[in-house]
Amino acid sequence: MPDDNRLLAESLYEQFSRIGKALASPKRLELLYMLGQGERSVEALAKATDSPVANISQHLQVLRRARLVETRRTGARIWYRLAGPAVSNLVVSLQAVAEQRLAEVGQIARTFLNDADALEPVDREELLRRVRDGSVTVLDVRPHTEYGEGRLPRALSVPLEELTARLAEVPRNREVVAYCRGPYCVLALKAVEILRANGYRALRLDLGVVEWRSRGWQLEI
Amino acid sequence: MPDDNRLLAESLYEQFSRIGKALASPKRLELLYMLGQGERSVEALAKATDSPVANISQHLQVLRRARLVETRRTGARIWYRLAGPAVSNLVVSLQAVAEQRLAEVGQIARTFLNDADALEPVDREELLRRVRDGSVTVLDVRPHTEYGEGRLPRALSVPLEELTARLAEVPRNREVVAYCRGPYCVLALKAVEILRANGYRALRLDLGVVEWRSRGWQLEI
DNA sequence: CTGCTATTCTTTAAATCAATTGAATATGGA
DNA sequence: TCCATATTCAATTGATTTAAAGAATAGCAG
Repeated sequence: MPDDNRLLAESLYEQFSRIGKALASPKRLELLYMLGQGERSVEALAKATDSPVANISQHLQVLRRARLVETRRTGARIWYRLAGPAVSNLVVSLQAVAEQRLAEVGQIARTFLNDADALEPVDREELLRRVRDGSVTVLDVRPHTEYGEGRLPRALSVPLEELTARLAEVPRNREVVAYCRGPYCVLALKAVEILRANGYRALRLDLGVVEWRSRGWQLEI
Repeated sequence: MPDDNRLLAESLYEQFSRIGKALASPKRLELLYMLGQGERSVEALAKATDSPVANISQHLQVLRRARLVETRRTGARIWYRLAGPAVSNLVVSLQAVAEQRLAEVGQIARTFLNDADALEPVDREELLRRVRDGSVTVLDVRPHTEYGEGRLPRALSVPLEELTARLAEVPRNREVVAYCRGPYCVLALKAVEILRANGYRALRLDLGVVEWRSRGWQLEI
């Protein structure tokens, strides 16, 4: 019976490690994070990660064998999506542990985002409260297609490239909060620069739809 | 600048994957889960996993390089512990995804636990409610040492081996809920058998201190 | 049926990883 | 100091994983 328990543990952890192994590659983690934003084709994922299609297809097979993603076919194109919100949560909590435990992550963020408190802005929870109760103007600066797949409640869609031309649409009397794809996305940082240069009170929200959803909050559309 | 973003993403996911790689081995997942129950020495972990000490030591080094565990020395002995509750949560949510997505896990649980609904008893949330409000007798059937490291609130310590001899200490008029190390631990199953054979109304709670803590609930001592 | 596109499969070589063994280190006690 | 204990280190082996590149497949348009 002790041997029996050993066998149980070994079979079980063997299975659990299938999920772990799927999370063991940087490319696959990036794919999972992207899929957390919405369904994508193999080609789109390959372009976004700047990798050969065959390579991305391989990684997607690995994720599919671990049942972390599912597929849907339309014509010759195959669309990948996360197998459920639990998968997205798992990736977010892995990233959270990495941020918490690995000093290197903060170092990289500071280097690339040129922002001392890029990862932990002074009062994120307070900011989130105001985003949720609608007392600030929320700006989604991602491309229109991503906005269409899901966005923070009441967010306005003004992609970064259009921001300068469409400033008139952004009310001047209220504080503006810009967000994009997540804590490591630079679009919102640049949007805040532009807004401030034009006299707005503007802040960056350092999370995206993936993190929003993983807090258990609803997205719009 | 697009190249810059690529470099940012690659550096970041490289770091994130350090955590993923640490989770990619069955042995390491088992070690993490055990450490979620409390601090352990290398020797104790080696015995519990029925592996050579050197092998376990190696795995622990890997976990330490990923900053998932920390150490403390007392004399010649080195004690390992999880680096924080977030690590324990990560392991629990990985197991949750595995249970949810991999049919094999349920299959293994049914085979070894001889219990059709071992993994998802009919009304776990209701049972938890009663455990939390104290309207049932909660029995911790793990060894005394583990009880001493942390237990569910108001739990009585009656290790499985002592149960038959100490039945008199368990009130007959109230329903009894037994728990042990987690959903895949057989101690509580056997305790329930013994209790029922002796006329008790007894149920198994299919979670342990690790899962309890990861729900954000307090442990005793 | 033919060509075209999107994706997957197969094969290769390089890299990494796991388990094992024996040696090395550190601590505490005789 | 010497010995016993607990842990780590180093080197070896075999197995797995990776990226890459070309061949193969599936669906669609003509």
